[in-house]
Amino acid sequence: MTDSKTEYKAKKTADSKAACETEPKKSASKSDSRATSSKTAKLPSKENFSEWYHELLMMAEIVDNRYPVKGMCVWFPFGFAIKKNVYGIIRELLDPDHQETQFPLMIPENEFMKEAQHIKGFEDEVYWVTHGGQSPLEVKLALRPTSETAIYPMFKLWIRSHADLPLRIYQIVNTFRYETKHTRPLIRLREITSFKEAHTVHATWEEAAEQVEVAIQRYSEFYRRLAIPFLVSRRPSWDKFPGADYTIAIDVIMPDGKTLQVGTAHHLGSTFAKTYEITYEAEDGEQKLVSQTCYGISERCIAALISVHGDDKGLKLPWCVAPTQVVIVPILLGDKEKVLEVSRNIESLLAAAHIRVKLDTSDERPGAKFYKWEMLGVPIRLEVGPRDIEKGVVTLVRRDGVKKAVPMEGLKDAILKEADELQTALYARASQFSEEKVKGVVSIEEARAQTEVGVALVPWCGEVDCGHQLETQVEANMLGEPQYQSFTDAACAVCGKLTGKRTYMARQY
RNA sequence: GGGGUUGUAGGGUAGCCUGGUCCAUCCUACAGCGUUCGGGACGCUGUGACCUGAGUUCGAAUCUCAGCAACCCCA
Repeated sequence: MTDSKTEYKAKKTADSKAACETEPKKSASKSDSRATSSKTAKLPSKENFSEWYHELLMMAEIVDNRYPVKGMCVWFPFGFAIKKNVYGIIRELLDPDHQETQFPLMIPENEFMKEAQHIKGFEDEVYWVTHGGQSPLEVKLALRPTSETAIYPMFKLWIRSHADLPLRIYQIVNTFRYETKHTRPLIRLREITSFKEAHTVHATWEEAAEQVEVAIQRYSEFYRRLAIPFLVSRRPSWDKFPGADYTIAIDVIMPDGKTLQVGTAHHLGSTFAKTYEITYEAEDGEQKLVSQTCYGISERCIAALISVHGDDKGLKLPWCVAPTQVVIVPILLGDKEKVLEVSRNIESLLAAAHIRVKLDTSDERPGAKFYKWEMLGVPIRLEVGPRDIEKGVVTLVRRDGVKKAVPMEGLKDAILKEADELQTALYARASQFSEEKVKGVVSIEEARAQTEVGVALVPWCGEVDCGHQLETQVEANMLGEPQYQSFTDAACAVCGKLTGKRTYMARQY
């Protein structure tokens, strides 16, 4: 059963590999038809991040950006499998106290237009459905850019008394935004295919504030499992979610030093409760407005996953989300039947232990298979050849380069141990990079220099005027105040007033 | 929001400036057969493309305009 799948994969891989042959390569390919390895498709170096990223999406079969509508792309089966595993973690983290639901894609204009602040934030990027067949619609329908205005009218119907609270739901759906800037696969899309949005309703503002905290903790755990380091900050007032009291955001530092917002949690206060008249009867019999939160993660988390861990050879997937965790490459020399038999036995053994294993029996030579599976980020590769069998071992190679002979005896446990160490190594490497990219600075000049290469931590008194000044003069965006940290007093980089506050600044995706 | 570059087989390209030599070059990929297989194999035989629309012209991959799409830089 593995065989047919493997063959399919092999085919696909070769195909997309070719799809992404690159500049430097090309010249090599022209030189001589007899040239060998030098002409095979390679990724551009990760140093050239933008190019690397685009090529990798194709070569590692994540998404196909050739779909003929701007800002919309197709998930390859392999990319979809990664996504499924990643979102499985989100579900696992939310399911204990959230209920998964699904709301309609279309929102009637009258509901959508109710909340003024919210509209202001989104009106220029909404797709409108204006016709049914040939007939113009009486009420235009918005394709959700996010679902507050779809969900909250229903909340009004669902919530009657304090006994209905707290209410916590989430959905994983596609959303649409008419982006006018340049779109980027997985990062800036017109169709976000996998927006996980949670919406909660509480009796008090304080309870909602606690929920925002819980959300950030869950997201933190999520990114820890993906071995992705991140920054948590409170967005400045001018950059919060339209209609929110405040916004806490999670950012990841990308290889080029720019940051990617990969999660947000918003305290909505009673803004939407007022607009949509969401009230509950309190214990004392009084009708009160609810307090709400919402928090979301999109497929940008996949962009972060790919970018943070990947290298010049391709993807590097954490064990927990790799569609294939172990690949077995048989070295077909000498007694081929014996090699295959041993390989199949190992495959069964690992599959029985619920390890996602694949035996690659395709026609390619072993070296070609090594490169292929490295591109796809498979955490562990086992090489089984006559020499290994003779010694009662298999050759185990981790995606981070560690290579060793492992006794056949106790193989499963050895693999799980290596998987564990690989996870630790991935996280350590990513953390070191991330920490090196954040630097404390004291002046605008320093901040400008630092944001060229990474994230600057700048003293900021918290005044809006100073904030705008900072963004203008540093020529970078303010991510906001770091959470869970305290600082000694320093002079605000703009007005010079002493302050214990800091803000992250960076160039953002 | 502003500017720039680009669009030729599944992918990458040559040809475009100076229209005809192009039923379009080369590499890769794909299919079949054979020999191979401890880090990207080789031979033979095949398959496959001028983004869309309008215009100029005797003639357009090539020139003009528009659309669609992609990438890069700046705000």
